[in-house]
This record gives sequence, structure tokens and C-alpha cells, in this order.
Amino acid sequence: MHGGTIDLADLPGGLDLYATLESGQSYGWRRADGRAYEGHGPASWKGASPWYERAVDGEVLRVRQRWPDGIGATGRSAGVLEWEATAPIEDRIRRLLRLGDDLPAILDGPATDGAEALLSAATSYAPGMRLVQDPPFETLIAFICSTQMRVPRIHGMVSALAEAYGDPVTADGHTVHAFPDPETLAAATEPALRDLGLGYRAPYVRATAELVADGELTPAAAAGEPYEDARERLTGFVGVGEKVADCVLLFSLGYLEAVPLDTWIRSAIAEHFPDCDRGSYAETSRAIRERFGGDHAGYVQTYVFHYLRTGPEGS
DNA sequence: ACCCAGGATGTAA
DNA sequence: TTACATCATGGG
Repeated sequence: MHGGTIDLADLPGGLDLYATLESGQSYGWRRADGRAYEGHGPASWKGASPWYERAVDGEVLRVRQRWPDGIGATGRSAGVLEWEATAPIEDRIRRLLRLGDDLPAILDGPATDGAEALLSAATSYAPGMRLVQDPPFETLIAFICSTQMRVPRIHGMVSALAEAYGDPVTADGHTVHAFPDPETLAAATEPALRDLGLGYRAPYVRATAELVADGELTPAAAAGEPYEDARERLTGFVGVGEKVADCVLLFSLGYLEAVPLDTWIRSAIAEHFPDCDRGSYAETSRAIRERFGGDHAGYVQTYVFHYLRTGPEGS
């Protein structure tokens, strides 16, 4: 096993691993303590988070955050990030967790200029939370599964897909399942996918996997296009509307300006930014994107989503 | 039993 | 273009 330690003091804005991985943007990691997402966060940890594990590029990878001086002394975004892997892939970890992002530079504009209390409350709620950059196909399928679902159940569906169809990768005696290939999911039957609890999303997942497997349309085909063109292209997948397309763009293709308009953000618009409700998705998207800081609006969106869903006013 | 969840699709106007 | 019913399923 390879491994190493990253001092979080070297990252502008630090890192809150728990908020980054369990805030509903990434579904590719599993907790080694066996708990599902939204089980027991940092408040119940002593000096370290549990290991978070995943397979990526045929390798097993795990990370955990540790606070050598205690979690209360320096805050949740401090300490160190420990990693272990079956290959020397620290650069891959840095990409997955977007450790190169300069959080203060990204958030200082829209969030701390005092223009809107919600934004400063949201960004100060989880300092060190970062966006992720997950593999495109698993992100595409995960967010097709996300419609009308709660975060823990989405995580359960993705885990079920991996266990049923993903290649097992073993490290240190235990096994992690990779997310299945497009070809494998395309060959799955709809009843089999329904048995995993996908419900009416089962035919969407199968059909979209087939499009990717046949090369008719791939997430990578959208990368490089202007933001709104890329969003429209992704709606060509089955089960992908504008909101899911925005999630794929933001959480895997690096379009930090994408602002997924889900139920939480729409309620925030109604309550805090009513002038941004322009009726159509495209026009409302433009308005709220501008309000959230333009090029990095998706970063702000993820803080607002996490704050509304799990913060003091959330349910 | 009733309501909701990081919505999308098919159909009708 | 916009409005509407429909779509599974587990948890509160």
C-alpha cells in the first residue's frame, strides 16, 4: 500500500472532509465504519474521521481527516488528510476532492460582501467544504437516481449498483466495488434494476448506459462546450433534465458556474431572491447564477444547499 | 393513511 | 412554449 499525509494548513481554506463527501454531491465513497451517509458526523468523532473508501481507475483508495491537536482547537477544516491507496495516486485524490481550489478567493466575492445574509450564513456553516470532481459516468447515473429521493437513499442505490454490477477490487483483505461500466449497466435488465430499489428510474439508467456504451452520447462530449450548450447536450440522456444536467456539470465536469435548481434552491429563491424567479429554468438559472457570483456560482449553491438541508433551520 | 424526497417524461393545450 | 398527471419507494 502507498500512502501519505497532506497538511490541510497548506490548502487555502482547509478541508472539511465530512461536509465534502456527505453533503449530497458525491455518491462514490463508502464509510469503512459501515454507517450510511448522514450517520454521525464530526460531533461524535474523537481525533479522526472514519476512513472513506472508493475504487477509482482500478485502484482502491481511502482517505480520512485527522485532528492531531483535537477537533475543537483548530476547527473542522484543519488537521491533516491521510490517504492510502494501492498505487501512488495522490494527484488523483487532489483532483477528486478539488484540493487545488482557493476557497477564500472563490467565496469572498458573493458570500462575504454582506449583500445577502443567507450566503454568509451558508458559507460560514461549513468552512472547508469543497466541491468534488467525480468520474462523469457514475455521476450521471447517480443523479439520474437522485430524482425525488433523499441523500441517504441515493447513496444506497449507487452502492447497490456497485455491489451488483461493479468489478471488485481488493486491498488489505477486504473488497471495494468499483462503479460499473456503461456496457455492464446497459446489459442489465429493467426488472433486475428495479430489484435494487431504483423504481421508475430503472429504465432511465439502462437506456442512458446504452447511449454511453454505444458511443451515441457521452458526458465527455459536453466537456469543452460553453456552459449552457453543455447543459442542453446532457439533457439528451434519458432521465436527465436541466437540473440533473447541472449536477453532472458541477460535480464531475468542472463547470463551477452551474447552479442546480432543486427544491431547496428554489425555496431559497422564493424566500431570499424572489426577483430571480423568471419562470423558465434557463432564465432563472441566469439570474441566480449572477447573484451567486457568476463563474463560481455553483460553489455558493452547494454551500446554500448544505446549509438549508442540514443547518439550524433545516429539517 | 398521508406526505415528501437534489425531477423527468409524456401528453394536451 | 407552458400546465398537468404519472412515475416507485422508503421514512417521517
